[in-house]
Amino acid sequence: MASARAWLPPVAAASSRRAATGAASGFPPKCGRGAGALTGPSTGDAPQTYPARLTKRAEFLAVRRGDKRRGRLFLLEVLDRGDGGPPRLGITVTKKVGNAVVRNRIRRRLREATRVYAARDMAPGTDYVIVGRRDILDAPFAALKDELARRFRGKALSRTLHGQ
RNA sequence: CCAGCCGGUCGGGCGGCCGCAGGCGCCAAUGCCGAAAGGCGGCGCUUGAGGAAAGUCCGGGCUCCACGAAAACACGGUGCCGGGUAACACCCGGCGGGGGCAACCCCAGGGAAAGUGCCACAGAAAGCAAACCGCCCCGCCUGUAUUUCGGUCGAACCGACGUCGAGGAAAACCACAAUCCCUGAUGUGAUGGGGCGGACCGAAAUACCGGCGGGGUAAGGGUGAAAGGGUGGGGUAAGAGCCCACCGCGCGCCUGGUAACAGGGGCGGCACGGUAAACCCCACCGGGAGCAAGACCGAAUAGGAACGGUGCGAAGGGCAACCUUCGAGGGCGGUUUUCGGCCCGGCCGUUCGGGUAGGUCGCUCGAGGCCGGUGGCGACACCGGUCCCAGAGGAAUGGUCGCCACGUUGCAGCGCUUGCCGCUGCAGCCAUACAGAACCCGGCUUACAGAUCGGCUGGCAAU
Repeated sequence: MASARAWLPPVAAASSRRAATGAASGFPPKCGRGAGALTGPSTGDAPQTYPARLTKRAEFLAVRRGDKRRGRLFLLEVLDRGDGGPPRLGITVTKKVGNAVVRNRIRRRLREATRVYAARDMAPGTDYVIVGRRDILDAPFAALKDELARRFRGKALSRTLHGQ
């Protein structure tokens, strides 16, 4: 049963590679900090799946052209790729927020909240970039996951409901 | 027990649920993604951040580049001595200086008689030595005091500065500047002499104040971070290395030490201010860049080369040729023309090389950890045994919940040595500080809640 599902994630990885352009001439020296987890196989329940990651600088820059949904804890940028493939996620925490320990912790909480609770609310064919803020450090985990799920649904809320 | 110094270790624990990355084994598959390089599963076991992983300040390994395995200049660094080390700006042991009662701590600690520069403010003067106040001597002037000597001390004339005193008178005073002695008649105080006291004048001497001039000084004052050795004594008009002792300094000698240096005695008589984290001089060291190093694989597109096929000198480009020119131009030849000699040149296919995106490697066994022994005061070295201990890559090592420990705050109770005390219970907070490997080592520096171990010093108490 598990082996049958094994082929799905590589599709996502391939699509991300195709989206890469030559614009990424180098690493951003200071500010740009993308983060993400690794592609993993689905184990049955949707909440335990972490989406495909954005890794290239060009991909992050592309999402910046999309919609921006400002939240209390973070800024969410959304771009519809239009290909209907799996959703992808990138996380950015700038150096202005804090030192490496603080940035790591913010990134990990965001990733875990997405993996466990909010990934099901992401729309297919869409790239998301979360720009984390320092408040995430002290925010209750429940509040974080609710905020995340609400922002993911965003405009697509009605469509999701309609589908159900 | 209190106060302190030095060194070391640790820096939350247990559990539930859900996850991530590496390694090994087994299973699955011969698939899927990609043009290729290459990448992509499941299960089990196992491993998975630090003392600073930080700052990126030194020293190396490693890699590439340059080169004559060179030297010099420049530039940069280091700077007491000896040792350790792969090396160092690190470490250890000493020396010197400074601080502390002590344990111990701190020091950018070569050269200032090679040269140049600087020394603000203040101060008379900041490097040539001089002299503001002061001190001393001499001369002159003025004044004061004292002593001595001489003279003078009102009222026609003569005498008289005053005093020369307690019975009366007179006079005078309401207080003394002096207020005593001798003589002893015309005898209770005459006379004379002395003493005492005052004012003034003059002279001299001495001392002192002040002024002016000349000279001698650098002890003292004052300014300063620093004032031309320090302290004491002698000496002197006052002073001064002027002389002496000790200390300091300089020179050379002896002794100890591998050396830095220490000790001793001798000579010199002070000449030589500070600053080298000012330039500088001396000695020694250093080629440059860094894992985004570098190696390999390697598209699409564009461009390059070779070969083959096709096509053919069209567009276009390059070169050469007479005169002149900055250039435009002219000449010559040919001529229907927007012309000219030579070379390259289009399209298709195959192959090759460079190389971008991308991918893989580099990538963790190492000047390695632990234990023991030997040598050494020690840093450390050597020997033996044993272990394998993160390798990610826009970056894993986690998220969340519960309990506990620790801490802290408040309340209540108890205890006494009544205190910023200890213990117990309950409740709240925090549930930890600093901080996240990025090629790897050795250091340095900086940050850090708290816990804990060992050694040492000073004090108090007890034995």
